[in-house]
Amino acid sequence: MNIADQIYSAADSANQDRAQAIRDNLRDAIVDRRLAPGTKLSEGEVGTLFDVSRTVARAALQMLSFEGLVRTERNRGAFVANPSPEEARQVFASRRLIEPGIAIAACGRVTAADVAAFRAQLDEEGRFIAERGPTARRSEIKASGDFHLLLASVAGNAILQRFMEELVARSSLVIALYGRSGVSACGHSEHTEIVGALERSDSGLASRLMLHHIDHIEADLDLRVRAGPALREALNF
Amino acid sequence: MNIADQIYSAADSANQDRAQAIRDNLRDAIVDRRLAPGTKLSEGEVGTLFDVSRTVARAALQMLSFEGLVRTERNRGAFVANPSPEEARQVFASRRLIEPGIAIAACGRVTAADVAAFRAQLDEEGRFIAERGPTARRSEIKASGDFHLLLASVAGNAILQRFMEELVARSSLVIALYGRSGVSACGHSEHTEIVGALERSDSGLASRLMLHHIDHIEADLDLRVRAGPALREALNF
DNA sequence: TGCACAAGAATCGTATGCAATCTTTTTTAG
DNA sequence: CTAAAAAAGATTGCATACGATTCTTGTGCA
Repeated sequence: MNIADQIYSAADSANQDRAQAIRDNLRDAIVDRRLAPGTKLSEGEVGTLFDVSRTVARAALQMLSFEGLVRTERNRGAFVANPSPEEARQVFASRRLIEPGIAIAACGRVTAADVAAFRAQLDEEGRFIAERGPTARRSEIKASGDFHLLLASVAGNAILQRFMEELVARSSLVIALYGRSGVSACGHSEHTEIVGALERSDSGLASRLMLHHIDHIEADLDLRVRAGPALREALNF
Repeated sequence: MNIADQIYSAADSANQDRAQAIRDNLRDAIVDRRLAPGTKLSEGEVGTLFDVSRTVARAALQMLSFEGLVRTERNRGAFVANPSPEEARQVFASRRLIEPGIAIAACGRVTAADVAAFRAQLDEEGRFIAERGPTARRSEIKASGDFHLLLASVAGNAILQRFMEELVARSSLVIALYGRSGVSACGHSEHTEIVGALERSDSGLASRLMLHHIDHIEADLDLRVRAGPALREALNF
């Protein structure tokens, strides 16, 4: 199911739409924080950058705005989203509601191949944690999100999978914005525990571990409103 | 102030985005089953129908495709979605995961004004149930969905609210396709009970009632694969 | 009659142009 | 010198144009 999924989605993105490819590119850039929140994404600029017309660039930006990664204002353009603390709370409240259920569903469907994929994923996470520097930290956030996406794909519900894609992407943005420290090592060990529960098909444990894991991630955020960002926001920076 | 002015200002107030207005219109039509599943939605036709260019019509169709109400195939066009039984199951699995949590959240935030809104909503549902005929049945399905959307708005999480909008819309489609009978009266009484639980802020009860309610809705569906729809699907009808 | 195939029509994907709106800079009055 | 007004420049919203792809229909051949 994993390999088939990968092939399918690869063929899909190659074949289907250039707008989709651009969206994926931009999404990665936003999630990796190469594009800072608030950055203006002009249609023309995106178009020339990817060598397409404004029409296609616009479609890509529209998709991102649906996912909540980009905020569009009429006659003003598109900007990388700058989630408020309240939005951040809602993102995590949503995850608390959905992900334990996903963990339970995954327990009932996980295969040996899936477990192998999880192990590979965990290894990759570990590598990024061992490294130092901002680039490694970005990759680490991304890898951590990919773990949750992998779990969602194993759960076998396409709708929830799409919801999770959105929530994970927005979480990455929130963590990059409000993250306090590197609780990542802790997150990594929790991921490992969750895989262990999956392997033993202990759905109750997997669900509980997931809930705690999300709590820990959110607890590492500093969601107090700060003067700096608010001022910037007010000045349209 | 003449007629032309009124028309202009009306168009202006609906200004926000013409594509959005068209999307809402089409969504209502799909949810109400005025547009049958599988119906082709050509960009040109939609455009002339709403008196806009293909560009705008295309944007509206893209939005609907994100919501899963429309399926687009490259170089072939957009069609009203024809959810498979498997998709239907996933829709309800998602709702089982999300809506009990929404009911709990709503319990903690419901105001007197909200309760009044719920009562009005229940009254409207009752009216449609009392009536007979296909038009009333459509309105009834829509009103039933609106109850769940109202609950989601009371819960106060914008992200979950959007997820619910999508799930309710897709549910309406599924019910119209696979619905067996009029379990609606039962559904109505269950809605009433849920509002009662809300009023008493009994979150545990509200959550349990919601879960049973979703189970009942799904139990009324006939999700066996039938030759008819499969054939139609194969013939691209 | 039935089937393969090709010309034509319809539709989609994308680029580009123009008007409306927003932003920035320059000008001008106090 | 400051602040408001106006003009210039940039960017978006939308419509339209054109090549590419798919669907339809009619024709020839077995």
